[in-house]
Amino acid sequence: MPADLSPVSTLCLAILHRGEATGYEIKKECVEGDYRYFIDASYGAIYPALARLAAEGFATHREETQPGRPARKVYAITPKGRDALLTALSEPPEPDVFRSRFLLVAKFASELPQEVVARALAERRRQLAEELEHIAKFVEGEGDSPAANWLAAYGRACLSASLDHIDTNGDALVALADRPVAHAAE
Amino acid sequence: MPADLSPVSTLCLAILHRGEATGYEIKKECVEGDYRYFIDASYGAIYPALARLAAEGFATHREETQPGRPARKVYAITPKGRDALLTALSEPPEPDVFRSRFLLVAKFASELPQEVVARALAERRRQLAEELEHIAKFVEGEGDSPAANWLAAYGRACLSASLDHIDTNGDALVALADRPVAHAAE
DNA sequence: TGATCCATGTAAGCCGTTACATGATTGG
DNA sequence: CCAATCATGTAACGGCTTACATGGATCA
Repeated sequence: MPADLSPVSTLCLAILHRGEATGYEIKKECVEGDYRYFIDASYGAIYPALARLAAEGFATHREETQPGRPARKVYAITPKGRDALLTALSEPPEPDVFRSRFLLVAKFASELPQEVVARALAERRRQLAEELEHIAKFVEGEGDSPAANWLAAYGRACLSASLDHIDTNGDALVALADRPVAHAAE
Repeated sequence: MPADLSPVSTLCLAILHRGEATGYEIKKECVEGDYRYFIDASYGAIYPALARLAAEGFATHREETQPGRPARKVYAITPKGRDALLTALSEPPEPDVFRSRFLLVAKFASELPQEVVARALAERRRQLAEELEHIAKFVEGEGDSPAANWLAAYGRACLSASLDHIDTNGDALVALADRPVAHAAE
């Protein structure tokens, strides 16, 4: 009985699926790496999850001592873990979640000072550009797997549509904002 | 000192900003309504938040007894609450969050049975279509505020780009999947 | 020399979900 | 007649973040 996986465990197994990793590496991967669209876990979630996975036979670990550096625990997925991962992924997926502070600011554009709206827009723009660049770097780097390339193309399509719209219509949103009377306190 | 607002409180004030509401109505608004892109709060979060807002002078409430129905507590925002909301919205926004189970399934397309990939794709498609329809209904209904219309146009641009890509390239993703040997247990 | 990276882990505490309690009315 | 809607709240439980503890190496 796979005792079904928590989201963090699923993430760990997904990352381990493509190769060995330490907790530290997994954390980096899900903050900056290719896995940041799934869930965002902290050390306090990852280390216990890995320990649990190892205890239940979904992963093994090997200690790697290295001079002058803390010892690393390198985890590897087991066949049982691979099975559990694929089973978890085969379950009907929960809906995707998009939570946007930017949209809330946009909704209140006419009540907010222009500079606030402009800043939120610029920030959103920056974020989109950064994500697009991340994809570009990935594709350039190599063609990984066909599935990863599909993802990259999909991501590019969604992100660039969003960015284009902001570039074309951003000014119109700023124009809706309050004259700069400075509502804001700080 | 506004003692800055929790996300749930901010949501409540945002909804109250456009008119009076009860906790029950706020909950509906942030699950099905126009506010579902901000945060997704439950009763257990909303009722205490409203009580706190009232206690701190950000909102007032009036009891409304009605025959045969439970009494409603209708909340209204105060000038102080309006200030606190705008101040909160003026703070540098946190980055938008997109968390997708679908993308994880897509990433593992070549390891998963075709029907699983096809189902995830169909589900994602359905979700996008539903959100587009929601926007269409909103725009058709009336033109609300200019800012709301801007949001609708932006949402349409993002969602339809995503939907188009899935409609055009979805088959290619399914083609990457495992032959239907039925990995999955259930 | 001071920050940042590497590296693992624990403990406390917050925040929020889930489930429960209550109950009349309306619609299928 | 059963389910869902309207309507408010509380209590327990759980999971995750934050902060802490530790410490050498490297880089600016």
